[in-house]
Amino acid sequence: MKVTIKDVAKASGVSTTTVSRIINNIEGSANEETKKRVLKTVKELNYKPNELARSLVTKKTKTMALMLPDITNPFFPSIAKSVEKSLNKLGYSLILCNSYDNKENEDNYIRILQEKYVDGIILSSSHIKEDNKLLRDSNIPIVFIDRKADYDVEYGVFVKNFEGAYSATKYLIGIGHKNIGCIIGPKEINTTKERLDGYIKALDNFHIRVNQEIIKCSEYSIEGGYIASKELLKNKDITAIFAQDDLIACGVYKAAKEMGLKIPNDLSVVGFDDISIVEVLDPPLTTIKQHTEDIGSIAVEMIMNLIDNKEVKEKIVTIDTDLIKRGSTKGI
Amino acid sequence: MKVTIKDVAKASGVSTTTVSRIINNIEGSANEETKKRVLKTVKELNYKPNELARSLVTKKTKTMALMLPDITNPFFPSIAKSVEKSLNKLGYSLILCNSYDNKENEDNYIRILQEKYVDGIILSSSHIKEDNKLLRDSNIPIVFIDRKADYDVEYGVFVKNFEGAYSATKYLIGIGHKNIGCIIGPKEINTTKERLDGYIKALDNFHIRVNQEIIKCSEYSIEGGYIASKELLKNKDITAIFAQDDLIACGVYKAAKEMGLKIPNDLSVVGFDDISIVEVLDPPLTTIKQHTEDIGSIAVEMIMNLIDNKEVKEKIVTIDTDLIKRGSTKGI
DNA sequence: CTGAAAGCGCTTACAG
DNA sequence: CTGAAAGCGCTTACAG
Repeated sequence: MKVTIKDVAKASGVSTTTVSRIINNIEGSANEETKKRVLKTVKELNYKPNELARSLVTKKTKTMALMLPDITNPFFPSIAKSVEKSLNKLGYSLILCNSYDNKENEDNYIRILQEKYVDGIILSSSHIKEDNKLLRDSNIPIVFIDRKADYDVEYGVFVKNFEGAYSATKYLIGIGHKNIGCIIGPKEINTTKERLDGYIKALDNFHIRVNQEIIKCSEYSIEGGYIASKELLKNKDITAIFAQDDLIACGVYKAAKEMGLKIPNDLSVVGFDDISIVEVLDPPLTTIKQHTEDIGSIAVEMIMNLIDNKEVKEKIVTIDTDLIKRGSTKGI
Repeated sequence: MKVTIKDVAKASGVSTTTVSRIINNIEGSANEETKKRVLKTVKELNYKPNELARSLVTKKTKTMALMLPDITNPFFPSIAKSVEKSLNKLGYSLILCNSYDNKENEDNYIRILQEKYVDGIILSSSHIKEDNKLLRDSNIPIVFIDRKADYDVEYGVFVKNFEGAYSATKYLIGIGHKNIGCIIGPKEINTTKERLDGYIKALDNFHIRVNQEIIKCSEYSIEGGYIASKELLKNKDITAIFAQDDLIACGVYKAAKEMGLKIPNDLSVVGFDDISIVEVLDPPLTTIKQHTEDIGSIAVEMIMNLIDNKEVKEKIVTIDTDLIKRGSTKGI
């Protein structure tokens, strides 16, 4: 049988109230002697408090949810890692939810998370709005990361997608490229739009005509990038491609190889994310690095403040990116 | 305020007992009319049962834990995905735990998971033994996947590491290689040992002397593979390398490039795992594919049977691998 | 078919 | 410093 607080109380000759106070480290709640005695029997009986019972009265579960589009996209595990690390220090557990960018899955998860009384949700979603009916009456603190619905989110940690894309494009222009193709992700995702805007703005600023025909819509995947590239590269004028994420860039590599185009001699490529593997591509990929570690840790800090009803000074944090120059880009 | 079962009961003029039975779909428990009425008020009040309270009495939390060495190694996200998918169908949530292959972290997590009364733990660990004191008195069902401590595990889903490594090595021998280097992972991990054994057995079977000097110990990471390769490739006789996982193989690519060795002309490489990205390496990596989807779904099936006290016909499942031939290997 | 009551294992005013 | 009692929100024998 499981040993409960009653067993500990009986065995040490005190009330459960006292045991509770001692194991919860409420100061000045017991004299040293009883404290010692109780702690000793706790150990002897190998007592572990039932968190379910505890949560039922305290309304805190020390459990956080992280909802991501797909843990299989290498960009997200590094965020998950960072979130989990920060949470761990605080004694929190992490419930992982893959939404596959599907509104139904997301709504379903939100409902479950409410029923399980998670203390907060860290969310990367293009669908869920903060005035979401489900969310509204739940009162669960939410912090958005990376993606958000087209909406004024209250708390979030995002990335300077516009600036990142701008600097990628500017860099390509700077080394002489004029016909720069762009492979974008799904249009309903805000990061797609922001990165596209950055690309367009850079072209504009340097007086290069924006050619809609060399902007291809795709998905954030190798296969998506591959298919879009095959199409895009029929246009022989293109000397460079800005891929909106590294997986798409991988698809560009695959297509280029198949079509006998050498990177960077025949084609320059810039990605976005800097997932660890792109360094080992041949040539190594020039890309826009995202600081995933910061995204995770800041999001956790923010949501903890919300949970504790502390003031959040910066409600929206937007994190810088870095242009990492590697071998996939070359001047002309 | 949160609406509780009492509110629903009052509003529909029945007892909480009846409401409970209706929302739990206990058949023959209420006549159609009251059922309809109660369900209607449930909807009207937007009542959501408190799973904490429910779990406290039923001793089931509908929560499963998945403990992995590191979600950042691309092999694991695909397992996590598969586990989460199977769990989702059953209404279960997933707590993700990264152990970083560290015994202390693992023990710490086990304690927390017990306190949170997870229904089961799916575990990839080289440290935790089933006679673990913590585990023993917890009675939480455990299913091991992928890795296990050097110990006779009772329930687990593993991979034919020996056979996979054997077929990789045999393939290299078959196309003419004799000096086949091997870069292994940490020695305390069982998969490392099994794959090493497969490699050695293949050499033996084809009467090739096993040369300890061309077996390098490393880590399952790009950097690890890179460092080991730099060392290993000082030996100019080596014409092929069996890398014990794809990340190590990536490290081999990096080192080979730096040293001016062309793959596959100067050096053949075989990996292990078949993470999605290796297809886009140049040349695409020949590797031993693991069926991660099966690992996850079978593990979930097994642990659900344990939870439901059903019989598990096959307590240890060992999953086949496939040799995927791509461009990184060439005959001599 | 339905309900009153006990109980799951804790915490927390309240009182002393 | 310590304890009796109520309560968190459910489910489940038991009884009718």
